[in-house]
Amino acid sequence: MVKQVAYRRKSASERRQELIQAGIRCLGQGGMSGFTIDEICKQARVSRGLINHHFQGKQDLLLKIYTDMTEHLVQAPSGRKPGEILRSIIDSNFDESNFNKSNLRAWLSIWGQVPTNPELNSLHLHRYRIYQQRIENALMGIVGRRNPDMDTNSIARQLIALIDGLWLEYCLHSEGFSLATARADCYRMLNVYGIELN
Amino acid sequence: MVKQVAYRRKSASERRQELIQAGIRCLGQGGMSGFTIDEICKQARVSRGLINHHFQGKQDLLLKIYTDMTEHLVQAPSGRKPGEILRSIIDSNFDESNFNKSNLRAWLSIWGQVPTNPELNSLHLHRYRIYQQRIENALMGIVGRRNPDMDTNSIARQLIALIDGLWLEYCLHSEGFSLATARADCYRMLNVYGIELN
DNA sequence: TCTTTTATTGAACAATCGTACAACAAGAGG
DNA sequence: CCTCTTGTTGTACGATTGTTCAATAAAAGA
Repeated sequence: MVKQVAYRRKSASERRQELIQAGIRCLGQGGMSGFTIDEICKQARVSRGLINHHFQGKQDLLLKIYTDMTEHLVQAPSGRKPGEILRSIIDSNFDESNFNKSNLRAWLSIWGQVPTNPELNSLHLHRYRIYQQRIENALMGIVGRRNPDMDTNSIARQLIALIDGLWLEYCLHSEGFSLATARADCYRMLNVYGIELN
Repeated sequence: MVKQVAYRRKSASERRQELIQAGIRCLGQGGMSGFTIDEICKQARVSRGLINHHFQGKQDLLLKIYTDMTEHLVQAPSGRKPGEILRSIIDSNFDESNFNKSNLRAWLSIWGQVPTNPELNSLHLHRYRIYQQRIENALMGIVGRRNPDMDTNSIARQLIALIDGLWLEYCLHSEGFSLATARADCYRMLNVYGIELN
């Protein structure tokens, strides 16, 4: 008689990652209503009690999911020319791994929680400031001395709005969308202000 | 001894409107998690059973809320010049009654439901097509014969993305936002394509 | 005043939620 | 082979969910 193994143990970090991924999958499939202890554990092929062993609770898991998703989204481009940085930011927003329905749906669900979830809100504000700063710095690096009067803050805000708006539109009605056209829309918007991305 | 009146009766249509408004308020305050039978009835100062008397259920109420919000948003401008129509669409998106945090929050909550709620989804697709058509028609009316090669479909999509993106940004971090700058962003985007809004 | 209509109430219900916790066992170290 | 750590299970629990439905009473009509 062979010894039956009821379950396989995994290291804490590995299991935590699996739970995070399962949680993201739930958000992408069923929105915040599908983000349930039962559903997450079912996706992770794990028993109900495990989340509260590896995390402080459901809320804690959501926060960890948020940080994981942001890290996946923005891998800091280092030591390149401002134009390339700006282009890489736009491109990473519209590559297949980020710009897909499941991922956008997960983001949409999280955004819906930001206004009423204080911890998530402060986390989000922090990320947004870094994101906005990085874009604005790149913009200043491009137009720089040549056009010091340009309102880079306003342009950055507008670019972010366009990106998120395209995400939203694609998430709600994907007809006639493509990664290429979305990217092109962003490039064109910047060209209007005389910003070259070479 | 004066006869005590336990509650006041109202006409079906009046009460339904009150419940719809209460529901919108709940969405604006607590998102979809705050959209609860108990909470809605509490806001409407009404007992728990009443929603299922005036509506077919919670889902039905949500659909009625959606149609009510869209009617509030787009009152069709009739028989004017295309430029004025386009301007009025933009302006109504950024007037105080529509562009406030509670309303944007309610929209964000609804958007989060669209992908998994089939009935809501078809309702939303229908509204979107009308919305997109109206914008595209106005665009064609402006550029018309003068520039028949212009991709009005693409421009309409881009304008909608910018509007919704600005809504989203304002909802999640309202710092540095104003109705005037948001409007100006939209005007400028159209100017780029040589579209005048006089 | 009496009758009729129906808007409204509130309790009851099963289902599902997140969390707590005691019991179990996998796997490493001796 | 035994011990110890701790990853994992599964039940139990109270709270909350949406819906149903019989009972009540407000208000109009006769």
